Amino acid sequence: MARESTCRFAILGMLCREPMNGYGLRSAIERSVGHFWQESYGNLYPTLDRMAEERLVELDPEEPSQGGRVRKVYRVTTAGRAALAEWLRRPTLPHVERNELLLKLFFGAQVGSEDSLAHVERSRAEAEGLLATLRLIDEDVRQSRRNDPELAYQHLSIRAGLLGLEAHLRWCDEAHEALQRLTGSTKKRGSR
Amino acid sequence: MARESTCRFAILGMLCREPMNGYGLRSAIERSVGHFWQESYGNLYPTLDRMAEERLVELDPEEPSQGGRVRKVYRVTTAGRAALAEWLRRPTLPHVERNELLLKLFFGAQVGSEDSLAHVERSRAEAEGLLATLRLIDEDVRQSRRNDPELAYQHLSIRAGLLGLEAHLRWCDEAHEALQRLTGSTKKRGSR
DNA sequence: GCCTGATATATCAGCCTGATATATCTGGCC
DNA sequence: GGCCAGATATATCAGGCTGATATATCAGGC
Repeated sequence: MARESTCRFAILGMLCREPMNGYGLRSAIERSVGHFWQESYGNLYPTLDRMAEERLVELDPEEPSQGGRVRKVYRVTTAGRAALAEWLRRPTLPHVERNELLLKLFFGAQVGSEDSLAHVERSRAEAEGLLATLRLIDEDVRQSRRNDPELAYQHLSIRAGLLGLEAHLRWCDEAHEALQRLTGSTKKRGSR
Repeated sequence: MARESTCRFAILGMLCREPMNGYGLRSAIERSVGHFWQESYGNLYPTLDRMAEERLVELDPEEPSQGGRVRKVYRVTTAGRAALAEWLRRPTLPHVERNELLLKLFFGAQVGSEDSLAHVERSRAEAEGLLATLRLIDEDVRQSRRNDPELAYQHLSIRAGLLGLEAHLRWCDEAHEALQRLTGSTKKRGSR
């Protein structure tokens, strides 16, 4: 059996907050959980179709497609809520994330420390950017749902992101230093 | 255009160290970069076939399939080395990793703090296990390639893993505390 | 009336995972 | 010698998912 589509549950979780169309789902996911979860249209639209067949979601009759514009607003059904609750209680399967940066550094000796240094510098800059984005998301979540008891739950993921990024920045500095030391000693021995 | 198969380059990097068969590649990847990169047989074997067609790797004539046993040992070609070097220099595309644990916690209010607490506790235990595995990998890399200049490069990924896991453990403790405070206040208000 | 950028849905090639199937080899045990 | 368990070895497939591409509508500025 192949692994179960997690996209289903991201959709159900978002639709539990308010009915939305595919495009809106993408934006809502990007805005609220974008720092650790993303969905592409190529995944969302077929998944929504399947979920409608399975009666986990249904088209909102309040929002008919007006004029020439096709607009399919979905809302979650009782079965959908039950499926989400079941998934939320189920333990996650452990999964090793693929880290392309680390793979390039692992084989870095093949091309030399200058290229590895460049990778680390780019990664550091990217992490600084993500940190800024995360603070925006934090702001957004706090503002839009100020008195919501869900806020504490949502804040957990933001803290995870902040702690993770801080650790990554520290690693970047450490790695940068190590690679520079390596460049120095290689140069002393006459190699480029 | 779909994204490029990164599996190719994991294979090339490993084969640059020594010729191997598909099964050996899986073990070598698991042992050396397993904490941030994994490959399944279902990906490795077809990719090796394609790479042989593209002349990035070739069957090692030194290792004929002996007896009834099929054994295909691959080695990297000059074109393969060039392709690896080109990839190693190319910047990585930024990519948001999917974090199922955070997604479950984000929607955690739907089922209550007990289930979220259980997720955090399981994740903490898993992280402790990974930390132990990482120390074994560290040991393995240090021992098997003691005088190798590649060691410094390989150590970078281990440090990344250690710093990341430490940050994750700290987050687990923080999240656990926050969720317990939440359970307490919910109980005071009479709800389970 | 035109253009730009946001809104909106749909589809596809190709990568990748986890599962399944199949067969051989090695070493321990009786 | 014969048997078994576990490691070695290759192959295939359904189904999830990404990134690209195509297409069309709507809102606002000029």
